[in-house]
Amino acid sequence: MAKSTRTGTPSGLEAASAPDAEPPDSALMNADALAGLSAKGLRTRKRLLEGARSAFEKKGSYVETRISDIVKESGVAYGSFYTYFESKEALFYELAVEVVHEMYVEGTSRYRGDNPLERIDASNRQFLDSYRRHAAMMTIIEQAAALYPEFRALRRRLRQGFVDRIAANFERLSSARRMDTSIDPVIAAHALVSMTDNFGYLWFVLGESFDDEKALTTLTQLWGNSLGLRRS
Amino acid sequence: MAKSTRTGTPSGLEAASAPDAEPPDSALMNADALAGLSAKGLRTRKRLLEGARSAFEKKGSYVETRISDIVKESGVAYGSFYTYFESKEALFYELAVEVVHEMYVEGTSRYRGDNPLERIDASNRQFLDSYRRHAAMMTIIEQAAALYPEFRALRRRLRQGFVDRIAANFERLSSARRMDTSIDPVIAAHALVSMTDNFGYLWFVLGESFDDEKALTTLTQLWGNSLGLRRS
Amino acid sequence: MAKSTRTGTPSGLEAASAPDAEPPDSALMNADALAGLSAKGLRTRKRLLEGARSAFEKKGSYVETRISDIVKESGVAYGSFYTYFESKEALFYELAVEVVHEMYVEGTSRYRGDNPLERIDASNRQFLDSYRRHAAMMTIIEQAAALYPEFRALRRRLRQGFVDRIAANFERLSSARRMDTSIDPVIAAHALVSMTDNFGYLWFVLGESFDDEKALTTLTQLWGNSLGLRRS
Amino acid sequence: MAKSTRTGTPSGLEAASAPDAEPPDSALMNADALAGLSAKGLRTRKRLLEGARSAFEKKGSYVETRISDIVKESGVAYGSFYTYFESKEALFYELAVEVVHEMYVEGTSRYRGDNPLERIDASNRQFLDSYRRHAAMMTIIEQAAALYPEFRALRRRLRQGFVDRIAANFERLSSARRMDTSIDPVIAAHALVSMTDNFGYLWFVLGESFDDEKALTTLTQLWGNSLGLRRS
DNA sequence: AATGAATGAGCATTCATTCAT
DNA sequence: GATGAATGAATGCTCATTCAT
Repeated sequence: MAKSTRTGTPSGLEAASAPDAEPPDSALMNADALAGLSAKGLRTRKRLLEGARSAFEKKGSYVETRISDIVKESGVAYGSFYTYFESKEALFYELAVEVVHEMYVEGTSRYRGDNPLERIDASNRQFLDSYRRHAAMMTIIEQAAALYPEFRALRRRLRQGFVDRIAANFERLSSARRMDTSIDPVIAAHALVSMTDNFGYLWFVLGESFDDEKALTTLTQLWGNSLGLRRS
Repeated sequence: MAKSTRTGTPSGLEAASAPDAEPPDSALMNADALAGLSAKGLRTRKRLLEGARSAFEKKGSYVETRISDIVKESGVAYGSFYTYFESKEALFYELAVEVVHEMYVEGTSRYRGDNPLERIDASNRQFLDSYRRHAAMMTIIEQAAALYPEFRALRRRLRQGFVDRIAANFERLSSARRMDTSIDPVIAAHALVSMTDNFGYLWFVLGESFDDEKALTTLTQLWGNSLGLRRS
Repeated sequence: MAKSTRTGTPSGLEAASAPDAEPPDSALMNADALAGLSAKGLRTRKRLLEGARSAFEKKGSYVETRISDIVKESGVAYGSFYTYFESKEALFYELAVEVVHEMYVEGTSRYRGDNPLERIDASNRQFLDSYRRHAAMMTIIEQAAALYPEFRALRRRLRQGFVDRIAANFERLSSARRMDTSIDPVIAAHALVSMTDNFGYLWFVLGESFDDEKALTTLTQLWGNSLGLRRS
Repeated sequence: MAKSTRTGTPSGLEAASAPDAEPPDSALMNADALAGLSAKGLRTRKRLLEGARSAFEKKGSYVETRISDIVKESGVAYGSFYTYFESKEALFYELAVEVVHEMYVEGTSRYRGDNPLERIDASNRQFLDSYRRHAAMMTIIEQAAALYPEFRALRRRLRQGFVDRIAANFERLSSARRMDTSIDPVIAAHALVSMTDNFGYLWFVLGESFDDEKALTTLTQLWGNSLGLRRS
């Protein structure tokens, strides 16, 4: 289903589990790249990342955004691009990791109660709200993912973050007989992540229009019902 | 989530409803293009379509498949491509419509009983089986959809075919009090189509591995539970 | 000035001289090509010539008129073109010779009196009238002439027809002391042919607008004055 | 005859009138294009213009001169062409304007006396001498003009520069009764410009051979006679 | 003779990447 | 480090000409 799930991902039930147990990727990855840069260099690098983001969003397309668009938007010289990044792909990867990390963090429920349905509702709201706000970049990320294996991997990694967290919760619920025990927690986590993620893609990237409240309520219902959640 | 849902789409419950009520697009669309072609011309055109399909699948990428790859694979001259198609896009559109139509037809349950859960199970099996068989082309279609509006539209159209059919069934079940009446049939149809479609994408395009039987069983459970299906 | 003079050509004073003393080129040239053609073949060939003429005039450009335009306009098959002509150039050459011959003939004064000024006036009128009627083809002929040496040669040959005729008349007038004897008849013939020819080009191809009568009158005055014509 | 007049143009009598009253086009036109170019950029741009000129002259044809010929001749990379020019047409337009401007300037009589015939003689000499020197480029310009409307416009504009100047002089002479007052000054200017311009085309582009002195003398005679110039 | 499909050389243009200043 | 000009490989598309039927 959806390029969306593919990349960022859905909702929660992360519960008490360490909220960011597996901070997929994170901004750390470029620690090397940053080492040894002067203050000026760091600033230029940042301008490029910001300029690129805005260039990508303006064009709305990974392939159609040229290096020239990026440097123009950043206000730096053409050649400077290659001082900081190996290629458009390298820069975009960094950008994508950042977005995807934000989405992961924002998609982590801050709900602290014990009602699984409320937790699901909170998670879905947070995830879809995050999706809405990142729709422009998600469009591009989906494009890159469709195009290049490394972005496909990034997307799966991120998705896996959600799936793991959710599967862990499902297992807990299942052990505690608070949900239908005949359901495979891992597969269910995958399937429900697919649902929410792709629904976000449909809604915010493809532009299908839904009533906010009704959509959220329905998703929560579907999650809850499908798991056969029990009060206690 | 997934580019997949975007294009082809998911499962059924099409029930008694005319199985191909809305044959989205269909292969007819190129009736014009075919008119007035000699037998020889038709053959060459077909060779190009077949050669293109195999070229796309070999390269595994829409953009990276060049016209030169297509004609080489087809065994025709470069110029012949343009005798039959205006552009790579035009040819691929035809190919995509074909695949997408097959998936729609194959995703239409042939189940004729009255048990909704059995119907869902049959539909999902058929759809995912179809997805598996068309995985190579779906990969390319998703790519094209991520990149170009017209393919995005094609994908949405097709997805809509499934959604409409399923939503109609949900409405029927709801009226008959055979499912949870508090669920919005249209949104639920979208969400569950997202689930199955994106799950197929994850499974057959991204290559996540699942146990066949367990995956299908789980999906059926999730659909059934989520709707609160009642025996009668 | 003018592409026009370059091709067809100007006015007269051809006087008593054989009106078509040097039928430059003439349609004879393709006698060979015509030999051995069946009646049907002749008809197809003719359709091609006529279709080509109309295709060229429609497009208004030698280069932009494709073989495909010609055969479409002629209602014959693509391949038939090459049954009758070696190339677009070959066909157009024949067409150009035809037009140029018509212009030569039409530019030959039918005036039979003894008044040189009246003869000049008649010639210029006839030539420019002919130019006006053939403007569309002349535009194309000029293009071809600018492009290819053989058309340049054709044009010069035709022009030479006029020049020779006119120079002969100038020599006669000069010997008879009926014009300024200090003027070189050949150079003057060239120069005045240039004037009328290029004026026609300016008027009918470039589209400069002139009052008909005033333009003709002025040209006649200029010719007459420039030669220093004397009544008798 | 006359693609020539069409573009650059002929002779004079510009007399006391501001010699460059209407510097048609002028080299200024590309001020914009030049703005913001580094010294290095300017050099490369110039190399391209010069290389193009020599490439055009070598090939002797606008259409048959390829971008690749131009860059080879210029000693720059293929891609550099597009750094400075949008297309072959754009570059050539600049070149053509330059040539045409030079011809206009060089065709402006530097004669300062009061004898109209001497002025005409000086003008024609200068114009034809200029034509001879620019013959190679004029050949190409005529070709471009025959083929493309924008070059046709350029040519007419330039021609108009001469016509206007000459017509103004004719009007002055006419008012002063120093020429045949029954002659329309504007039409006569057009016609005589046609004569000289097309004669230049015939002579230097088509390659008709004339005795220098005799040709010039004859043209001057024809101009003078045709206008019925009077001593004072 | 007629037909129209097949052929492929030819060319303009783009754009990521390199490199001299 | 910054700059932006230089580079040239890569590729889509056109269209005159050939050829099998």
